[in-house]
Amino acid sequence: MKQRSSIIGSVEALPHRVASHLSREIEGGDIIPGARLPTESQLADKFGVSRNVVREAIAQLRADGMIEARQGVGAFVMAPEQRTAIRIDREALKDQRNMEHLFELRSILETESATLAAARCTSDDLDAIKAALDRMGGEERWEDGSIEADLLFHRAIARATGNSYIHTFISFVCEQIRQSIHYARLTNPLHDLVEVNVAEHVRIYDALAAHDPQAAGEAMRRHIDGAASRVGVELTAINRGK
Amino acid sequence: MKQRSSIIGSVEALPHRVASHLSREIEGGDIIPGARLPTESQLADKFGVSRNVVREAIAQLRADGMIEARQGVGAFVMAPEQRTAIRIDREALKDQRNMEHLFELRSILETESATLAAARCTSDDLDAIKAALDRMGGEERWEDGSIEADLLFHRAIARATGNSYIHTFISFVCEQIRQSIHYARLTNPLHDLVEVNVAEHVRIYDALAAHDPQAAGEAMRRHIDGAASRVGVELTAINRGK
DNA sequence: ATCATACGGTCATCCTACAACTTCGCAAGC
DNA sequence: GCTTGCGAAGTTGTAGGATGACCGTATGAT
Repeated sequence: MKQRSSIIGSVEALPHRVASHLSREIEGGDIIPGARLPTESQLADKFGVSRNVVREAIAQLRADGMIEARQGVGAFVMAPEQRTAIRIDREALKDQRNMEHLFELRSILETESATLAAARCTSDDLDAIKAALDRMGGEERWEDGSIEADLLFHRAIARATGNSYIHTFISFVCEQIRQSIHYARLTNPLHDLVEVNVAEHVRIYDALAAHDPQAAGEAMRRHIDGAASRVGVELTAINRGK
Repeated sequence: MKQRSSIIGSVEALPHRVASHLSREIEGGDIIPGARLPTESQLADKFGVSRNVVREAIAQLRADGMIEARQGVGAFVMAPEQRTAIRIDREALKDQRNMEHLFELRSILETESATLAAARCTSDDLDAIKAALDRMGGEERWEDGSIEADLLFHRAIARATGNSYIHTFISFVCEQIRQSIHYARLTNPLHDLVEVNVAEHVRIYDALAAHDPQAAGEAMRRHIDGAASRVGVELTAINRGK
């Protein structure tokens, strides 16, 4: 295979690189919605790859509803409103302000999740939540698995709402935050803060077990605020205005 | 080109059909997380398509974090928790119960969105919200564009929170609901209900303009409840337990 | 037993060719 | 003049084969 000169340098696979490049061009407004993309051949030439690679890249963007391809005509970029998928740019989360916004969203979702769960959870749900809590405060307290248990705890609560979309959205947001924190090497909190963390979880569980929606919501909100501040993010107290 | 016999019948493009088929197999648990998929060649034979088509399908699933391909080894399905994208199955929304859940999620997001917006919105934000409101109650009241204006209204509020993730999530959820309703031919509400709809929007706007977070949240929550019932979805009143 | 190497399997990329489809222009017919 | 039909050109969709890169394992020499 002859060596081709690519205008983009990275370690990622070629199709992903092309997709990211196109995605950034679209997000950045270089190509306005409704406009036609260059032909596949032109893109292949431009990026120094084969048409196959371009097609795989476009397949990804098409799956997100970012562009639409019409046979015999061309590929067109769609309005950002009608995307069929949500994807969060990991790079953007390096910005502290974005991280703050993500935590704010999480606070909203999780607070209401706890509220609903308190009203609806079954004893099976409570068992699952308790199991995660035990793993967190038990022998795995200082292990790496404790953050896994943390995730399990929150997802078990979300599942207890009986609403699969809430579960999906919360899982997604939590996972994004987890990976960002892991990436930022902030994965080793001080030990005394771990104790605080566990205590907060216990309070949430108690409220859920007591089927007290308001207390559960309150405890969860305080927990998310605390978790945020523990990684250096301060949430404005405006939300949940009451 | 010789005619190939495909085991899946539809009008969609081949890669999308293959991707959907694999996706369903994974979601349905036919292939457990961690397991390896058949090789690209095997899949190509199984579906009666070329390897290129299979690769495009896999490219889509890979972009969602649903499967991970390792060169020289194979493609593996990932745990559903660590998806890098949220995608909502349009088919599943035909189920009234799922629709109810989606509305519940929307209620949570939008109520808090209005609360935050009331506290943070600038005069520019208010202008944008007002513009959408005028389009809704104005000459386009009976037109098809009124639902577009409706969306604009809600997205303008979400934007006024200053939190891009809230804006993204709300846009996404609203768009899913809109398309589902449109698909279900429920797009022609009774005229007197339209009047109610406009009145609810006005109340929201007034609360925002008065910078009253609590009133804005309340008005929004009632509006979403009303909008849900207007399309035949009843939300349980448990949420926002107070 | 240990280590280096060869080998087969698999994904990654490239290439070419053709099919299906759309658009546009042009010419024949009304 | 206007419509209609048709064909050329361009674009995406699909097929199929070839080669490179990479991994895991078996083989064989030390």
